[in-house]
Amino acid sequence: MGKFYITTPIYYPSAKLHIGHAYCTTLADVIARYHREKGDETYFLTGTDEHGEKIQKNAEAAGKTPQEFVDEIVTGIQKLWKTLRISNDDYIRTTEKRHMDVVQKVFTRMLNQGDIYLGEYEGWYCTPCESFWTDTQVQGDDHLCPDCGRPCHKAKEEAYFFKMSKYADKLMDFYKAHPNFITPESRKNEMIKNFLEPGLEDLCVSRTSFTWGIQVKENPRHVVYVWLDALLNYISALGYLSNNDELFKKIWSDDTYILHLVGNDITRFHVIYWPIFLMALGLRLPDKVFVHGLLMMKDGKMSKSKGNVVDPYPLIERYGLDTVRYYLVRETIFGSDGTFTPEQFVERYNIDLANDFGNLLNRTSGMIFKYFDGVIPAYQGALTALDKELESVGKASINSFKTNMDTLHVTEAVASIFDYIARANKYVEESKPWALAKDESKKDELASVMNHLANALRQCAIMLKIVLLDSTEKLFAQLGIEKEYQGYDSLDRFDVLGGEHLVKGDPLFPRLKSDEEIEFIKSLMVKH
RNA sequence: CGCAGGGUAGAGCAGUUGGCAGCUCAUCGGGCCCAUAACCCGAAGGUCGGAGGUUCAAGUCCUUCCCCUGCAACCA
Repeated sequence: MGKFYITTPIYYPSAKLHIGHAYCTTLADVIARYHREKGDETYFLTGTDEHGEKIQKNAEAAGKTPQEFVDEIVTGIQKLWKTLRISNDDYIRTTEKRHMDVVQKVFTRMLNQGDIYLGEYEGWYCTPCESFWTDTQVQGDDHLCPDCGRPCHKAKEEAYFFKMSKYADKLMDFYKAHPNFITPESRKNEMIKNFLEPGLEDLCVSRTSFTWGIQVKENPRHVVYVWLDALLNYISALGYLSNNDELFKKIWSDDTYILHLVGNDITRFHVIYWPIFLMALGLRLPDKVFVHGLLMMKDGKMSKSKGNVVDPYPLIERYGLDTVRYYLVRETIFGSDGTFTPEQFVERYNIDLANDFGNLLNRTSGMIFKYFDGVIPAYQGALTALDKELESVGKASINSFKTNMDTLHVTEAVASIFDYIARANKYVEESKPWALAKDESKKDELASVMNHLANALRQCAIMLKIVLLDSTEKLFAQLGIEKEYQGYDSLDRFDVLGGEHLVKGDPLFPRLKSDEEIEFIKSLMVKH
């Protein structure tokens, strides 16, 4: 039992979210639920990063004020999280006063202690686009704007910079002292080779080219650079530098395990700039930044222009929340990129949820009704070699589940539950209850088989309930399992069931007709 | 010669320290009858991107080449 703080990235509401965003947040939710089940004092934060030039421009294009524009999108995002039953404890918006105050205070402090200084930013400027570009962004010898293709010219503007160079060595020392700070390790190498070894440049932390941001108090012409603004959400949400910083003191403390989940596109900001900002503020650093893969579409990254975006709502509506949550945690190895295909989505449902898991409950329940009038027989120990083996598979599965969850191998953790389910299905074949039922002298053996099956289902449901919210509850209800045996306290026990009255219920996951459903999902992906 | 990751059975992927090439699905054959056309067993299917090298032994180590995908610092 300890304290656990988990965050998702705060998403950028420049357009509607798709299933790729849902992926990261759902994983965070599963991890958060696991820690709560374990008894850890858990705090789970998500939110939105609402400033920046792109939002200002998109809002103008839509004929709205930036605030109206983000309000609308944020409402949609919050609705999506509600639909996915994301169990976040707070939702931080960078346009909230509680956040903006913190950013201004931090900026002032950094300025006063000499970490931020006023300098000049030089880059390639495209006048029509009103944008600065870097050497690598402009194209060709004529330095063409990557946006509009017109030539850019060198330009300078006044800007504030953060002295990253001052902290670079300290950051390397921190990496060395905390080898597990960045996961997977390849991301760390990428950062070190690309940014730290060549020498960390000072970061420009203010802008004058647009106004939709948090104003620099000391120099109102400037707004704070989006990342200095955004990253601070992880502590502003806890009440850092506010009148009531109790939560901050409790959560951002040395005895809390602090985990940031991020996509690989924002790794740099979380493993270089964020730790350095924290160092400058004299605060502890997170325990781990976990870089997850992106959920890709067959033809590359999900994007609106490619018309390969999948909206999660119709999927949830048609297949249920649990199916979508299960797909998201199961289909991609947590940490590497995955691919969304309609075929895999339907397959995952039919094979794992319908055939293996749902069907195991259905056949078990059918037999308990048939042979024991719907009452789970009492535990008599591991009566046969088959019972014994099932128990040992169960124990192994539980251990593997816990170990994998503790090390953030979510996909593997879930897979180990399904190993147990598969073994239980096999156990039915091998113990042949239908044959035992014909032999009065085998009544005890038959009872033991039923008890073991019911208990295996109970254990699997306890593990699965961090992913499958509705169907595990239905399973407990159908088996008549009491609340006290639905938690981790009794997870590894085999002797708790006996005397429960089953309730007849519908199959948890009715089998889908693959072809029809694949067609349906494809129709959702068509560009419109 | 920017940096990083990847190319293994029809599809999607595992393969730690070099030691008979594995998993899931699909395919084919069989079994069972408790169950959701489900479940269980068995079989077929790969010159591990190309070429060269080290070794008794290479998917694994070295060299070189080809192809894909990210990142490349002020777009998040």
